[in-house]
This record gives sequence, C-alpha cells and structure tokens, in this order.
Amino acid sequence: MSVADKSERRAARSAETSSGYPAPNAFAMERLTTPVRIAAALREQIAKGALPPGTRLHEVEFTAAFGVSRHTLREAITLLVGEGLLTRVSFKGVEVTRLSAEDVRDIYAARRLIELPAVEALRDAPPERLSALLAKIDDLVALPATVDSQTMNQADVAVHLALVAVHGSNRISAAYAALIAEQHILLFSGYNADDVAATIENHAVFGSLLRKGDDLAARVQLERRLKRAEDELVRACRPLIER
Amino acid sequence: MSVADKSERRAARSAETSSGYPAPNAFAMERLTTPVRIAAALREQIAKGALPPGTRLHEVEFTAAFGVSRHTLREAITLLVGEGLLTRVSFKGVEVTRLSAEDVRDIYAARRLIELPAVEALRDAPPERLSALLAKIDDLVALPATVDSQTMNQADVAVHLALVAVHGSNRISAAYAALIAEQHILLFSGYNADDVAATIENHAVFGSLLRKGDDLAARVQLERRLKRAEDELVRACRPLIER
DNA sequence: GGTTGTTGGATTGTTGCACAATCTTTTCAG
DNA sequence: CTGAAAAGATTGTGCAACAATCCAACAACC
Repeated sequence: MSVADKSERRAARSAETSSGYPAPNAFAMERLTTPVRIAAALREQIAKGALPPGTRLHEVEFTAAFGVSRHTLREAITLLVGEGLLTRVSFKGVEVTRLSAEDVRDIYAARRLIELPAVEALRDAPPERLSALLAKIDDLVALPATVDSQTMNQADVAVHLALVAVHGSNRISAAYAALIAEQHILLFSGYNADDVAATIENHAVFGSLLRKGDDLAARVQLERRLKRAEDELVRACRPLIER
Repeated sequence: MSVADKSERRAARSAETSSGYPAPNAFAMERLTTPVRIAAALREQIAKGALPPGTRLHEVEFTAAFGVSRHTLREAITLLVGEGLLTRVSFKGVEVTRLSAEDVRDIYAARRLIELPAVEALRDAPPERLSALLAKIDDLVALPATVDSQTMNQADVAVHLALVAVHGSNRISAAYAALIAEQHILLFSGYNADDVAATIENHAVFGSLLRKGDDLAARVQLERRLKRAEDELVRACRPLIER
C-alpha cells in the first residue's frame, strides 16, 4: 500500500529519538502486533476501493474473515478510527468514513498549508532532500503511459511525501500521510488513461522547474495542480452522499 | 484539561459532515465510551505532570486503579499511543513518551508551519474568526498576575487554538491540538510568576497589533515568542534524557 | 572472574465466553 | 394507520485463561 503504516511511522520516529527503551537497533526487526497487521490489511482494502465509503463493518463477520478474536479486531478498528478512515458510533456500528465535499476541501486546505511552503523551504533545506524529491519525480516520469492506476498512485504519493519531507519534521510528515490516507478513501477509481499522461507531464514540468531553481513557478504549478485535484475529488464524492 | 479530547474532536467533525448516520442532533449528548473517558483521565494526568515522561504504566495496576477490565484499559492506552502521549513496546510495556530535544524542535517546526500562516490568513478569513481570537486574547490579558499556571496555560492554549482555527480546517485544528497535547508532556512545571506577567504583556501587544491590522508585526512577534518557548522547552527536557 | 546458556517468574498479547447496554425491527393493541 | 411494547440483533464491557515474550537470577564453562 502506498501510505506508510501509522504505527510504523510512530515506531520509526521513536527509534530516532530517545525512546528510553534500550537500543532499538537496526537488527531489531519490527514485531507487528496482530491489531496493527489487521489495521494495515483493512487500510489497504479501503485504499484500493474494496471497501467503499459507507460500508458497514460487522464485527462477528470480520472476526471470522480475519480469524481473530473480537477484542483484537476491535482494537484494529480503534486504530483506524483514530486515523479517520473508519467512523464509529456507539452501539450502532462502524463504517468506512464518508467524506463530504466539505471534508475534501478541509483536507486540501491542510495539504496546501503543508505542501506549498515545502517548495519554498527547499531553498534552505539540506540539498539531499531536494535530490531525494527529484529522484521520486524522475521515478514517476519514467513510468510508461500504460501503467496501472495503482502504481501511478503510489509514485504520486511518493513524490508528495518526499516534498513534505523537506520540512524536516516527522510530525508534519506523519500528519500529511494521514491526510493522504484519508483522501484515498475516495480514490477507488484512481487515475484513468488520460490522467496518467497528464500527471507524467505535470511532474516533468515540476521537476524541471525545481532543477532550474524557479521555486516560485514550481509553487504556482503545484498550487494549480492541487486545486484541480480538489475539484475532481469533490465531484467524485458527490454521488456518494445520498446513499 | 486544556486540550480538546481527540475522540470528541473526531465526533464533532463527523457530526458536521455527512456521517450517514441518522440525525446527530444537538440534543444527542455525546455518549462517551469507557476507554475514551479513561484516555481523557490519563491525558489529564499527563498534562498536569502527575505522570512524568518515562513513567511505566503497569496494566494490572491501572486496571485496578480505574476499576475496568484489562482490555478496556488497553484500548484507552491504544488511543493515547496513537496521539503520541504514550509509547508502547511489544511485550515490554507502555510508558509516558519521553520527548527528546529533537522532538521539541520537531513539534515547534510543525507549530510554526501552522500558526504563522494563520496570522496572514486573518486578512481573508471571516471577521468572526478574528473577533473570536481577540476575545480569547482579552480573556488571557484580563487574568490577574496572581493566576495559577494551570489556568494561565489553559488561556494560552485557547488563544492559540483560536488562532489556528482561522485556517478554517478541522483537520488542521485537530493536528495542532495533538501537537499541543504532546508538548504538554513537558509542561508539568508550567508558568512561573515571572512568566505570567511576561505572557500577559506579550498577548496584550499581540492583540493590539492585530487590532491595528499590522499582521506582519504580529507575525514577527509570534515567531519570536515561539522561538523563546521552544528554547525553554528544550532546556526543560534536557535533564529528563538520562533517566 | 567473566562470559555464556538455562530456567523460572513476571508482564504483555490474544482468545473465548458471558452478560449488560443499546439500537433496530417486528408485532400488536387501539 | 399510529404508536407503544416486545423480540432480536449488535455493540460495549468484564472475567478468566493461555500463549508469547521479556527479564533477572542462577548455574556451567572457559
């Protein structure tokens, strides 16, 4: 799945800070607890559209499907509720969060707040962050026009994560990743063939602007791209409202 | 406690969007589930310094203390781990997150990214957001110099939340509140008498600058204030590292 | 003496079942 | 047809048990 798992992110962060626990060295492989794995599976299902917005999650059904206890499943659900992917109402049930048009605009307001200053922050950031970003852009641009939407999506997300990483704040990156995951609730259809070409072209332009050091133009182009994506998502979530 | 409860925030958000569930009317009082209440209690304990960073949370002890089942407590812990207030290591235990100096800088990078543009956004925002912000500032300025640090802290947080609300994004506000809660792990000592006078003075200046419409000066003053607070917190967390 | 298994106790992760609290649907009286 | 009451279904919480893992003490070896 395209978006980093939240617990993994958390663990990665505490590993590089003083977590207090002895030596989380590189060989201490991450032991994933069962609820975390189930949450990851559900997250992937939601991201790929197998569980469209509004889908009810029946506890006993899903316990059978995953072969785990009800407690364990409930904990996995709690994780996803915290991320905003699921919505829980007491004694009524859990469903895949329905994003309203207002939610989409909310998400994009947050994305703009994080992404646009990231372009400007490139100037003062360590140069390896720029090269990391350019590498991700090149990866995307190198994709063939026949690529499937899933792969395209992952490459796109990788670019934006690299951009946000320019800020150099793990918490900003984590918050941003949460936004992306939430918006992916609506990305079931993904890119169609036309979008693939356009996206590649846009990223190529974006990359060349960054290489030229024309941050302002890059920022403007990114802003326009975000605006278009927002409008498209708003349109996409409209038909889901009256379910 | 000064920072809004995360689940409450989440619930409030879904209430104002198309949650799909019938009639979340104003009288449907929020039924708080047990883990949410326990998480709130723990959060408050952490914020007031009763549980300093590095404190181990022994499951059976705490189940007895709260009079709840072990699973219920574990779910409460999961909530707080998701917020970053607690750190869990498999089969070893849970402890109150130890914030390193790097963490503090990380938090303040995120705070700057959110707060500073909020000052500029005041120009285009609905006027009631400015008045709401000014009201919170006036509340703080009106506090007597003898006020206790707890109250002072709450008033301060209220100001900053009102400032961030200028963005008009629930997700931005939620992310910001999470940052504040996390930083409160270190705020056990709170403001001392000297700080109280300085804080009141600073906010008075900030308010008058905003009333004059001098956003730029207000932004500069806020930036300086954030920088000082960051340095102070870095100093405060130093002695906690080698525990 | 210092290092390396080994062992037992302590703590967490997970399960299963039970029951209470609440919502939803059906039934039935008027 | 309307509205209240009962039945059924689903979620919230508790209790007890076992499995997996960590930790500290101890024994064995060089």
